[in-house]
Amino acid sequence: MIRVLVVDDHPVVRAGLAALVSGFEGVELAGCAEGGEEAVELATSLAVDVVLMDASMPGCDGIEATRRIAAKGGPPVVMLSTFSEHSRVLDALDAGAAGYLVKDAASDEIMSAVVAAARGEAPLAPRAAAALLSARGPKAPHLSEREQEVLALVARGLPNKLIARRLGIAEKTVKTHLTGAYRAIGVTGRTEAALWAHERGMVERVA
Amino acid sequence: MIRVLVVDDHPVVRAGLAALVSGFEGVELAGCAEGGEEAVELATSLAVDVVLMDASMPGCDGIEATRRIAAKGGPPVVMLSTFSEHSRVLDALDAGAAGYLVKDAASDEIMSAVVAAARGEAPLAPRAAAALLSARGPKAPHLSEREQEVLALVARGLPNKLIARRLGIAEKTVKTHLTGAYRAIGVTGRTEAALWAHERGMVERVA
DNA sequence: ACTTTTCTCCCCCAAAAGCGTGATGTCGGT
DNA sequence: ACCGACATCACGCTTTTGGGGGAGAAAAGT
Repeated sequence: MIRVLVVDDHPVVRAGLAALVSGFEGVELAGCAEGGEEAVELATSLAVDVVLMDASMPGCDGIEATRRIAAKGGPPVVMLSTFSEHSRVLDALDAGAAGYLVKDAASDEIMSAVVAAARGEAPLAPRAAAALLSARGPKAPHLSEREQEVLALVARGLPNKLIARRLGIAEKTVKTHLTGAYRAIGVTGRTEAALWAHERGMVERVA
Repeated sequence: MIRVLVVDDHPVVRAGLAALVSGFEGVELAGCAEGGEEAVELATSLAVDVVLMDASMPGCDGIEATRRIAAKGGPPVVMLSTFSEHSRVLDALDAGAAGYLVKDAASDEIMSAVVAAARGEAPLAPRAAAALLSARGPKAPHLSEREQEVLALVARGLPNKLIARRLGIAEKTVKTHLTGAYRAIGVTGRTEAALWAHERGMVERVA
């Protein structure tokens, strides 16, 4: 029996995943967590073989929680996410996630990813990789580190002046990075850029 | 046996809700739909007692689908949504929804809402109304019709000039409405406002 | 050593956004 | 008839954005 810990801030999805896990051959539900903190605790205190975790959560998000679980030598983590963006996937993998799935995956895909992870494999290949390289645009827009930082702050609604202050650089520099970022992601203004960034989960929700 | 049609664009939630429905006393799954169009079809072609529908979906959204189902004299609709905002709830109810639940609700809350709807009741009172008036801020920001329209367009990344053209009014007027809207929702700039609007599902995803 | 990328900052300037105030007119309620 | 809310537009004004080019320095790849 593979014991699975389900982590999601959203009650409905949590209940859904829990039901999914419970009703699957050879798999059982070890527990549920609503947030990253709780996930880290339960992943080690309970007997857990695999963690099924949502990537975007308020507070301690999936990536951070995965990092901590991995640091403690906890069970493998399969990451679930709404978006399939290059850097996020890499972040998740860097944090120590065993697998990464977009939520567009069918339920049996998720479950087979779970059993694969339990066997020590990396359930990435099946479709996530494909969806990653083809579905969401052929060209992964290349943003420099600084451009991403600036963009993330724009996506929080901060004006250039504050962004500059926050990063300790001149406002002119912020603008330069922004113009670069706009061209890179193919938008015409800051509002579009902010929404773009949000769609990719570049910014954690403040709420 | 109450036959339920589950509608959600998101595979995981759909599977989750389906599992939830199937595993509940006196309720069974009549079918699943991925979008509004399909929902309208299945709601009448299949023998359905209650429709459990997500409010925000690409293309034909939950509100619109509800309107059509109600127009056809279809089964009662219980609306599920991530946000609890005044106008959206009212919209849903106007469209003919029997109930409205935020997704923060527990799974048994959802199910009892379903059975209530099947009995012809309005599963609004239990917690949705409370969550509606207290949880999301004491004061539901009152936006005039025009302010909402303008804000929705801002939240799509359009500049004032285009918004003005789209609505057939002067750009100055757009600004006026915007200043009003900013004050009403308590933000300091257009980017924040755009994000605010998105959080409330005021704009349908273009993707 | 050389090139490329990235980060940094500057100039000027045009366009867009935002604020204050005021002035119409309509509509609906008291 | 009056008042408040709404939508419409205007003048003027400040701030913010965004685009163009240029330019120095450090880091990384060739």
